[in-house]
Amino acid sequence: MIDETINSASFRPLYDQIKVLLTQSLIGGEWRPGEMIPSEIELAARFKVSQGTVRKAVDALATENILIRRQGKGTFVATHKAEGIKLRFLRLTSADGQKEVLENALLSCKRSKANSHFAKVLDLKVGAPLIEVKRLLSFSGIPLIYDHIILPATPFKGINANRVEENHGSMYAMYESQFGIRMIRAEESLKAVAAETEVAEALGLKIGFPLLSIKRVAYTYGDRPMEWRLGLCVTDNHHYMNELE
Amino acid sequence: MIDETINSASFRPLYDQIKVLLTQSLIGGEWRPGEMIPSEIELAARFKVSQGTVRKAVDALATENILIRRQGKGTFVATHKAEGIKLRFLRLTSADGQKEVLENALLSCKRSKANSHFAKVLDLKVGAPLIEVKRLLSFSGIPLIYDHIILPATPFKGINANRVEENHGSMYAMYESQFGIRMIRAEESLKAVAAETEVAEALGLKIGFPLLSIKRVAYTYGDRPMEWRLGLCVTDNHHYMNELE
DNA sequence: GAGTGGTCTAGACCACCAA
DNA sequence: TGGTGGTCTAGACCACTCA
Repeated sequence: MIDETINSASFRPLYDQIKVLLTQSLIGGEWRPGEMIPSEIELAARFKVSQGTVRKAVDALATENILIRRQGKGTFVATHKAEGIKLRFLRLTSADGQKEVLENALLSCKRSKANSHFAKVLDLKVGAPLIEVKRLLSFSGIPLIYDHIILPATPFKGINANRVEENHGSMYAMYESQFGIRMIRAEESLKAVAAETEVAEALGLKIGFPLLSIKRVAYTYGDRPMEWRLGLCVTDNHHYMNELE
Repeated sequence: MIDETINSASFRPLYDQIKVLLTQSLIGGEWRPGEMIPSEIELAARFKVSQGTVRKAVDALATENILIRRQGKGTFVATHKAEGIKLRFLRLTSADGQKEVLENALLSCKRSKANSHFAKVLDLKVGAPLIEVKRLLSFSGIPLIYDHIILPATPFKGINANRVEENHGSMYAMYESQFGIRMIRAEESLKAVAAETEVAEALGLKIGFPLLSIKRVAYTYGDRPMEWRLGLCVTDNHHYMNELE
């Protein structure tokens, strides 16, 4: 009789293994953002499983917003470039729900080195090179967010002030088109804080004005952290929307 | 030949119809919170569809946290009473990630009538009777949240200060056991605000101290709004966690 | 061992889209 | 009209729980 212990301990559904294979193809760049991946039937043949099993793997990636299904057309690699989903991670909306024009003003862009805290957060060694960006985001001409962004310099080799300034507010679309790095999820930690001198001046507020502090770590394929960000937001006419399920 | 136009216009997947039927049984109280629902095979026989179709409907309700599947045991109606998921909608955690003891101190509990704003938010008529509760939540002995809760009086008939005070912090477990009203989702809107007199006193802060304002509307089966809530939170040692996908 | 949910298959048919 | 994803079925077998 066959010893099933090992089999049982290492049991992993087929569709889960297929999901890993698909993710590897995405990491490897076999299918780039916006492109169509092979049909379910082709994938089933390639991996030698039934269409239903491929379907379940693709479904999982689709609910994670990594793939996008379009009936009658095909399945596509999600992208931040697409219209309509540009500011996917920006949850701040105006109190009256109006559409707003976003402007992006670069304050600074310089190199630095990772201390132990950022080394841990971004999964780097202490002393690894970093890029530090500070910018001001304005909604309809009024400055509302003071952003402090920290990136690992190696994967973003060649980034500079021009590239940051050129994009129209969405850093993630730029990461994707310029560096092939696609962010798939993020963790945020929110607090209320009092505005300090530098930030108060940039936003045109008095010192001590209450700001919504949004600390974020964004992850790319394979749950690798690729960006740390602190946004300080004026919320007298805006709010952060969230749905709990 | 049969005219398929009507069929096509009103097309709705079978599993979606099954999902509606299951939801109606939940609303009707056929299966109460914590109870086990019939097995997939039984449901398939009852609705005259295949097991796979029932499975898809149950899967959908399970991802919405309305049902809970337990392999080898059965499928159960989700409940706020269960250990471990008590404070499902409370996203506030301490900076160091420690477990904390929650205390609930009632400040006031009185009747009022809906103005146009609350009538709209809670889907009531202007002038409909309301219950207004104010309370203070303390974590490990330190007051951290000033809550203002508004409920429609009719479905919560008989609610009073005792019932609010008896529960141990989770209003939702109390709504469920005392009134059979189970909240399944909520929408939140976050801002940073300055503490005003009444709140500052209750929380032991100076006026103007930055607080995280969390406005929430909670919904029961069928997306019916059943609670409005405003929480004002001290966040110097705590933060609101959120995941973006 | 009986019962439950979980996986996997093979195949039929439907809805949607583009050429 | 052909290709894509979407639905539905029927049946086999696996993993988990509990008496």
